[in-house]
This record gives sequence, C-alpha cells and structure tokens, in this order.
Amino acid sequence: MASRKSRPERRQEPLSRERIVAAAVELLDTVGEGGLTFRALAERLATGPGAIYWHVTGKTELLLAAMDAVIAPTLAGDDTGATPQDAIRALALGVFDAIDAHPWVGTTLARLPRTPGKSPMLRVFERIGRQVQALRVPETAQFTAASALLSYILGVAGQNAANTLAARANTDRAAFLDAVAAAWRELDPDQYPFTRDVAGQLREHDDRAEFLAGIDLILAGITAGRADGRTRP
Amino acid sequence: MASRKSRPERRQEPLSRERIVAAAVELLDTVGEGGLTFRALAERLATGPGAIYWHVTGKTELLLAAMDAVIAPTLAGDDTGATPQDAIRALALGVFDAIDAHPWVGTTLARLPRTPGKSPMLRVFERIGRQVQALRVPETAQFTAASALLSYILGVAGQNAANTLAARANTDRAAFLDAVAAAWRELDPDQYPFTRDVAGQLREHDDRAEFLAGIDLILAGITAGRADGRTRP
DNA sequence: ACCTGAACACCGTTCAAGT
DNA sequence: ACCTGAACACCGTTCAAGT
Repeated sequence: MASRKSRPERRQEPLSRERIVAAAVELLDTVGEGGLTFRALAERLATGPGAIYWHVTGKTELLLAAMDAVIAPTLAGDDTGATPQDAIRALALGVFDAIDAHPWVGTTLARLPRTPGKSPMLRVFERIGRQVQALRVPETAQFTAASALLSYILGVAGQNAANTLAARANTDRAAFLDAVAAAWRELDPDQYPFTRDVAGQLREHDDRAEFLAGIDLILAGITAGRADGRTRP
Repeated sequence: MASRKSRPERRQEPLSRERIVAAAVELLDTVGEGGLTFRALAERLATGPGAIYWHVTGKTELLLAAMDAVIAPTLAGDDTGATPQDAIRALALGVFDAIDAHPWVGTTLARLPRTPGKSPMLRVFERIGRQVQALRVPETAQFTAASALLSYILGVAGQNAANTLAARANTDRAAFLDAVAAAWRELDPDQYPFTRDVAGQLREHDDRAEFLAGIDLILAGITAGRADGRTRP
C-alpha cells in the first residue's frame, strides 16, 4: 500500500516516545537500574540528553512507562473458560515471570511516587478484582481480597527481584541460596531458632512454586468456610 | 560512678556509628530518602563527608543500619500468653506502624541488595516463623507459611509507604484518597469495571484495618480445613 | 586512630542556540 | 516542531594531608 524505504537507515529514524521507552527497557535489562542514565540513553539513541526531555517529562515518567511496557503484555491473555482460581494463578504467575525476567520492575515498584490512580499495577488490580467477583466474594470484602492478593504479589516480586539481583552480583542462584542457607545456619540458636530450622528447606526450594503456594493460601482464606458448609452449624 | 562532664559540649562528642545512624534516621524522617546525603549528614554532624566513611562502609550499609534502628525496637515485645494468631497480628501491626511512621523504610526495603542472610527483615521472619510453629503447621509447610506472611507484610508496607509519601506531597491523606477515588471513577468502564466498582470503598477505608484483614485472610488459609473437621468427611 | 575537605567521576535537568 | 550539547547544581566516594 503505502511506499516504504527498503532499507530504513537506523540513524535517521526520528526520536519517539516508543523508541525511547524501548531503549530504556533494553538498558535496564542490560545494565540494571543504575545503568539507566539520560546520557547513556542519549548515546544509544544517537542524540543529546536534552532531546529526550522533549518526549518525556523526566526519569519518573520514563520508569513508569518502562514498567508498563513490560507488565501490560503479560495481561493480554483471555480468562474465559478457566475457574477464577486458575485465572488468578495464571495472572499472578505472569507478573511473577515478568518481574523475574526484568528484576528492576520489582525493585522500582515500591519506590515510585503514586500519581493518583495511574500506575502500571492498576491493570493487575483490575484483573484480579474481576476474578474475585467471579469467586462470588461479598461486595464489601472484594476490595480487601483483591488488595491482599496484589500486596502479596508485589511483596514477593520485590523480594524475588532483590534476590535475583543479589544472585546475579554473586555467582549464580544456586550458589547464592547456598550462601544464604549457610549464613542462616550460623545464626545464634537462641535468637534465630526458626530460621535455623528452615535453612535446610532453602536449598531445594522453588521460588515459583513457593509463590504459587502463597497465592493458594490466600485463595483458601478468601473462600474459607463457605464451600460445603460452615464450621459452626 | 565514673566521672561525667556535667555539660557535655555537643560539638566535641566523638563521631560514632550510633551517632551517624541516629542522624541518618533523623534526616530520612525529616527530608525523606532523597535528603539523606553524605554532605547533609556531615554538616549535621559538624564534619566532612569523608569522616563518615571511617565508621560506615557506604550508603547501603547506612540505610540498612537506619532501617534496623527503626524495625528492631518494634520486635521487643513478649509473645508469651497470646495465641499464635494474636502474636502474628501484633507483630505485623508493629511493622506496619513503624513503616507508616518512617515511610522511607517501606520504599527502601525492596531496593536494597541482599547480603546473604543479613537483613533487618530476618528478625521479622524469625518471629513470624516461631508463631507459625506454634500454630502447629506441618514442618514442610512452615517455610511457605512464614514466607507468605512476610511477603504480604512487605508488599503492603511498600504500597502504604508510597501512598504516604504521595499524600504528603499533595495535601493530606483524605484529599489524596479522594483524588485517587475520583481518578478511578473516571476510568474507562470497559477496561476497568472492577476498579470503578470499588472506588467508593476507598474513601471510608482504613489502611490499618485493611492490612489486618489481609493478615487474617492468610491466617485463615494457613489453618483452613484443620479446625473443627475437614470439608470432605 | 581518627578526622578534614578538596578532588574525581559522575548524576538529572535546563536552556540558549540551532535546524 | 524538534534537536543539540554545554552548563548548572548537585551526587557518592576517595585520598592525601593533617592531628
């Protein structure tokens, strides 16, 4: 239809919000949160740092846009057909995997200032909420249930991202977990009896499975006592 | 017993880790995370920035120490006498209140690199874990249960801290919640039906009560199906 | 042993000047 | 309208030099 240059020359592509955000994600994935710099970004886009400010108001907006670019695609799936529980599990795993692949999302989430209502996490909240409604949770309890699920997801995301980054800084994940387990076992038995007890479980533990088990715990709490009857007749 | 100057002259007090950490907490409380600067800290302590490095290895260690100074006192309480559920609620509320009073703790938590095993949150994990054991959770499920509770607490803490900071930046909390609710109500009904539905509940909602309700949800999940009998006989 | 403060190698952001 | 890049006002951290 429309005419197209057969060889688009990379250097002359005009700057745009999308190109900037894409470059930011790439930079964040490659060199981490500390590597996202207006100077580095400008160099990658073959301009000066000032040019970026024409398309983006500042670093905060850039980070929000980068997060959204990573999170939004994981919510593209269709929930029809699955049970609400399974839809929530799938949703949660999608966010988990996205943050596992882009740890900077997890560590950035907590730090960003809340513009009223507009956050990449609102998409997740909405999707969870719809499934909570499908679970037939009473209206007054829906907000609590959806918030609890989202908070848990964000909490794990942050922890897991921090661990991923720490593991990356050291050698690999297995070695890192071993180091943590070893450190736990050397704790003062009077002060840390429980932590020492469970240190052994750290080695063969699967972050993803553990995450899902926590989701199931909350789901069980949400639906507790209204399945086949109440505990007190 | 030992002789003591009656008027300790403030200016000559020697520098020490404790004084540095105390000044850091004060600075963080007063001017926020962005306000903690080695230069500002040095000025408050009447020295040069270099002096601080003699007592502290860098900014990360300083932040960890500041967090620990705020969190550790909230765990001083004694759990004997209370039910495990109540002990966990008290513990969780202590952390919640500490982070509510010092929002920078919540936003800092996720970002800090994990030194193997040594984190201010390990204290919380240990305390939760002991109560999970007291709940008679099977050994293989203890780690999952304690982790889920901790992750939820951290997730809420981060969210709440971000909200507190956003509210502080705007006018007050009530006005901020109103602004969020208004923004939610203006969302596209096709894309955000649930969020629009619950926007009304945001106004009379109590963060602390909501937090506790989430804890109870997880506790219910942890103890589900083993109180007065199983759902399937 | 502990402190000082200038200096180094960076930041985010702004803004006159260009096209 | 959009881009350039020097300049401003900062950072964390280091380190020779002092006491």
